[in-house]
Amino acid sequence: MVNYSDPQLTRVFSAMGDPTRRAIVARLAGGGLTVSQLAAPFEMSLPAISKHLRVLEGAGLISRRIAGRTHHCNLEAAAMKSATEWLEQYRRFWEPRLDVLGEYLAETENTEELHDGECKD
Amino acid sequence: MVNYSDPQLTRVFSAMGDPTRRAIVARLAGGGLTVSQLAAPFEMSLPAISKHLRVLEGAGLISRRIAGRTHHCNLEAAAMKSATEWLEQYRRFWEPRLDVLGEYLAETENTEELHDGECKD
DNA sequence: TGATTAGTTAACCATATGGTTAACTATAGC
DNA sequence: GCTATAGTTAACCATATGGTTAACTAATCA
Repeated sequence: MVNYSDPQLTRVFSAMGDPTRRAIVARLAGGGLTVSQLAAPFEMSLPAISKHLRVLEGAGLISRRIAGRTHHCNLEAAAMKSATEWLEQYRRFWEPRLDVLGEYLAETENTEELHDGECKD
Repeated sequence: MVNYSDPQLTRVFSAMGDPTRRAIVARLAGGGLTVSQLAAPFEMSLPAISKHLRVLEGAGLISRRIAGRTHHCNLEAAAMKSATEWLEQYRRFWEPRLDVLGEYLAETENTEELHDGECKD
């Protein structure tokens, strides 16, 4: 069951609501980076990046391995799973082929009508 | 090309970052509702709901048809599409079967290796 | 040991967010 | 026309967010 008050979901969506953080995630998709490497292309102070990293870490979207004085960050994309699943509940609203009736027809190949599908919450 | 600074993406993710707004979206998935009907189950004032509706409207996630003094709200789930696509770029990171190599193998049925896929940004 | 480097923490600031109550607009109904 | 209803707008408040600079901690290196 999808719980709309799930604080983890809230943290992930909120984290993704910031363009800088989406850019950080996009950079990390290319492989792990240190904080300085990560920060380099941004026109923003290191403390600002540090804060963004804390937010991403709090959402479980990145992990950190500390080696000496350098912090290596890695993408933990699995944290996006719940957010993706939440959004996908609604996919049938913009892709009619994926609606409940469509799924049913695809499976059974008959025209019997289904109840109007409701979304999990 | 996915643009991480896309303000529309920012509005959609930010809108979804609030549990009340996710609950509103979930309710509207069951069909259009007036503002009062929508607000009924929430322990929150009507103006608070009104604000949330404005945010959802600004993100393109709901539409409004005004009939007399009642406002009928409808889900516009298509606005979720860009957010879903953004997240799905990263699906291969938590579902190895959907990685670039996996897709390639599924299509060609051979074992030739591919370059490490990068994420669009 | 002393200087440099990596990164965080602290203190601060401006603005945004999420809520409230009170007042308002406008439609509906008697 | 008066009153009730649907909903917004305004004003306000507390806290969160996103940024800054300065100070700090700790590791590296000459």
